[in-house]
Amino acid sequence: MTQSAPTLRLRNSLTRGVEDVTPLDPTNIRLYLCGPTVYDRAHLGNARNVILFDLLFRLLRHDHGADHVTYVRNFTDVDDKIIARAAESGEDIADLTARTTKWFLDDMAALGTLTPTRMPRATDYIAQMVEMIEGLIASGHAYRADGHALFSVSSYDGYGALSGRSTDDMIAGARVEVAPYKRDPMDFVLWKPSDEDEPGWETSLGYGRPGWHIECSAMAKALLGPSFDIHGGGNDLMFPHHENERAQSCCADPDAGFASVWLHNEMLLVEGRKMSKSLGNFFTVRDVLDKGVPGEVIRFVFLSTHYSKPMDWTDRKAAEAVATLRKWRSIAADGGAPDQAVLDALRDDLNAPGAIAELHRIAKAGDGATLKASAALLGLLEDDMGAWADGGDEAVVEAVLAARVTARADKDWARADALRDGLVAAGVVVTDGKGRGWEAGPGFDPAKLEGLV
RNA sequence: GGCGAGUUGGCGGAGUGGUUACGCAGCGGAUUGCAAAUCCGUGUACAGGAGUUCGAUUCUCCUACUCGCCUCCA
Repeated sequence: MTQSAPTLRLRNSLTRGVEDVTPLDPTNIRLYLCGPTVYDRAHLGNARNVILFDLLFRLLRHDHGADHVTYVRNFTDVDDKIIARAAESGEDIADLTARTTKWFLDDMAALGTLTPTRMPRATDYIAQMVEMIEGLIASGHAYRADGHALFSVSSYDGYGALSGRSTDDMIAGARVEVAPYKRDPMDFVLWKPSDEDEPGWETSLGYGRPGWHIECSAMAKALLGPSFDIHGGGNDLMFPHHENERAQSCCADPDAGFASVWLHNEMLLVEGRKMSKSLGNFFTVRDVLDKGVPGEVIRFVFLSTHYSKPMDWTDRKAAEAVATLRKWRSIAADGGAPDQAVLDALRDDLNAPGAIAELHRIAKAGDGATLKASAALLGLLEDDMGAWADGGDEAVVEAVLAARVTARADKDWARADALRDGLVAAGVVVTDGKGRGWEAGPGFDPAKLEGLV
């Protein structure tokens, strides 16, 4: 569709540098994002790479055409954490994963993320996993021991290249799981036996279930092929998850190379610490939404820090985002085209903060059409995301405004000032001469206007 | 201990070998009945040290500090 699509540059974890991305197939650019293990609500940090990949997806669709990008984001619905959670609550595993999958989709939709092209569930790809494991065993990259199938790390010279560590270093750390059946302490599980009361599949490998990592290798291969363009996730997945995925896939298809670019985002912080379940300092996306922070505001805050840097979530940032988005929404108009500088910023390693700076420039110039079309690349100012910015209860506000106009015309300054103070107290920002003449500001509460007129 | 990322003005946060980031807040002005909103103007900040260079916040090295991974984690 495009004669010469613009060049995208990305930071590739594999080479540790920002480089031009050359699509393997310009008519079908393929992305894979490690999706959630479904056993609970997604916490706010989980949203960061979803929003990052949504931005990437939007940009690629713009530059190459919507039909020329395939974006896969999986659900891992078989995992020991799921088994443990179900055992705690007594809930059926299928019900648990279905419920939390729905939660994830709802929460990510609230953040204005596009639906990926494909959203495979791991349990639908057991056969592909088994096939891959059998192949690895046949080629000597994996072995069976004590009912398990294990990947042999020493069989792959490239092991450690992604995360930048040698197996010697890792063993020196002495934090690897030791198991008597492992030939090498670093070897990891591809398949493990299940008890009667654990989920399992009867396969050529015996009754059991997959280990972590193999599901992504199998689903990526099934849906994108043995090689594809961009693979990503949080940088805490780089080791061991992505290192192991890469080892499996590269050994299963030695000539393919798996992912060309590895895109990792930095962590979300809370009070300077990584937000994580093990630290117990996390709150969910739903918590924030329920607190009254619109999804669009969350998205704006996330995009205002480059993905390669840690980001602190603060109420102050959210408040600033609210003000900016309200202002932008008041001037946004249809019929524009994306601004070149915004596109340039995004193509340069997804520099969303730089793009936002350009949006400020466009807004200041009063070009509402260009603003809206450009913001759409970042998933901002979309029509279906803006309900939060509507004032609501307009009649009450309009009545007070009208009364104030009358009072001012009568030069009844005392009454005019009283009405003005009432508006301010109710969080109404009077914008004489602009738009409808007022906006909902911080703490907007029309109930406080009762009795003023 | 190993590996990696980072340290920019009051706050947030880009970027660059020599010229303005940008936003918020602040300050000055215009406007206003007084305000608000709006508009105009305003801030030489780049952790410390050494080096390369005509010139470094921007490249190299060292130091300090912060954070992450090495164990489930996005």
